[in-house]
Amino acid sequence: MLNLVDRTTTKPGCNDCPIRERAVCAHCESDELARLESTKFYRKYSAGQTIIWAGEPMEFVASVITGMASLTQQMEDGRTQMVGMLLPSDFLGRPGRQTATYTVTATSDLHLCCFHRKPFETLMVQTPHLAMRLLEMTLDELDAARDWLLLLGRKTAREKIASFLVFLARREAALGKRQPQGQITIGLPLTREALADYLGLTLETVSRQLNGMKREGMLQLEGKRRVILSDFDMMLAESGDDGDGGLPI
Amino acid sequence: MLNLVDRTTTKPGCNDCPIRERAVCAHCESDELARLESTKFYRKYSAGQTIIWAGEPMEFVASVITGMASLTQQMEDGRTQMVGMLLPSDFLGRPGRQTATYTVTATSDLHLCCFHRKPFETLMVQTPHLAMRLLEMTLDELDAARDWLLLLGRKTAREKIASFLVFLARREAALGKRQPQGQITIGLPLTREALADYLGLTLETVSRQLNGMKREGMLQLEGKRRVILSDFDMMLAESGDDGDGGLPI
DNA sequence: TGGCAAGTTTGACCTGAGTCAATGTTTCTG
DNA sequence: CAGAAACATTGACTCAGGTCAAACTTGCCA
Repeated sequence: MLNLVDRTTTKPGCNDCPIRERAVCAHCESDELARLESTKFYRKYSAGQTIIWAGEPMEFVASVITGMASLTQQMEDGRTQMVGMLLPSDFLGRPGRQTATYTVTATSDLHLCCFHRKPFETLMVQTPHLAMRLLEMTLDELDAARDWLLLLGRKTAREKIASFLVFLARREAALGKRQPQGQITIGLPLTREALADYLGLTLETVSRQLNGMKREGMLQLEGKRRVILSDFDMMLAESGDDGDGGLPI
Repeated sequence: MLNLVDRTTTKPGCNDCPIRERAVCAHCESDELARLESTKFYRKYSAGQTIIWAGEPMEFVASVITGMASLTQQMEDGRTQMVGMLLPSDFLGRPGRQTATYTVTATSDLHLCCFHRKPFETLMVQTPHLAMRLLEMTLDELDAARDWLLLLGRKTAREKIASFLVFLARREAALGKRQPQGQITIGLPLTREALADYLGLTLETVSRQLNGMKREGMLQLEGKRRVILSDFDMMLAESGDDGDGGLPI
């Protein structure tokens, strides 16, 4: 969610990251955060592993290096709704809060770059720039949540799926993965169930819609975790969005 | 949404507010904001009036003194989803952004206490405390949006209505309106249609659910804009929430 | 290398909430 | 105070997406 540096200022390397070829390790690219170097550590989780349960103490903040994680909320009878998605360069943790509000789960293999919460908070108070940046990021996050409200409240199952694929395609494009004109390949780091929890659907409906779109030639399913869009603009039209939320890729 | 002062530090008055008896005028109670006194102005809107349209330039930030406003998002075919609700003491506006992202409408008669955006932003850069407070408020807002995601994605029509009534009852309690034990009266500053747009339902479903609950003795409808809950805890149980989101009132 | 578990697809059926339409009730306004 | 406009209720009907159940893939690991 929270991305500690502007994407525009991406620098080449982060020499002691376990993954040298990683896309982005936001933490390491921020000059202010260099001062926390000594308290930095790395964590690795495998798909399906829970990182923190809602209500548990949360003693670190982190940045996603590779993989994907989700924040979920559960009702007593087990109904589950994903309320946040963490992709590479996203930030995990809420400064000033010592317990987690949501359950955080790795939905694919995941690498985190972590700082202990206390020194991070101290640094934040000392460097107004960092607080301003965090505010900006939180506001972006809030805007994303508001688009998500529209998706959950008013879109049809098909529009939900299309919106999600458009979102993922844009996200990959924004992180610099250039695609051949026309066809776009998307990595889907989610099971059908997790996808359903994201979209407020059942996993059966997700499967039916995805295979329906395949039958109509809008996309190809390559294995379970890869989708190839035949035509981005057609998918965008299908999503119900007007398209000015981002560039046409 | 954004509440510029801690509710716990509420001070008595705000002498040049048009509404002397108002509940809270957050702006006036913040010491930092006293420095913006000269650029402060007031605005009054009547129910149904639109304050800003999405995409329009937004030259001020404001605090709600009385009444209610909504942020809404619309799809091309007219489907509408409310994505934010502004109640007394909430903050309107996004520092750093010059155009409005969402349409803001007064859903009841409304009084705003406004500052021009530029001087407000300057002050924010100069006073880290204000930026930190704004960050904290935005994070609370984000948490609220996430509860809303669960509501839209996973709750039934009845649970949605119950959740909303519980939310309003708590909100009124938090703002200091003590209620007789047992029965709780709630002001409903929304039409059935606005309520439907908040909950991701149609206005017919809202009407049916509300009258259904009335028939079952869970609440009384006094006119169109007032609801009396017979039993808060029963309503809470109906909402599907586990109840630790706030005090039992 | 084969067997099992996790994940996925597909089918048949059902139901909660949407749609369309008519009627009732307030509340403005001239 | 009448008439209209806005808002709300109610009914009949439909259908998108949920539920339950069975079969099919895939990949893991023993």
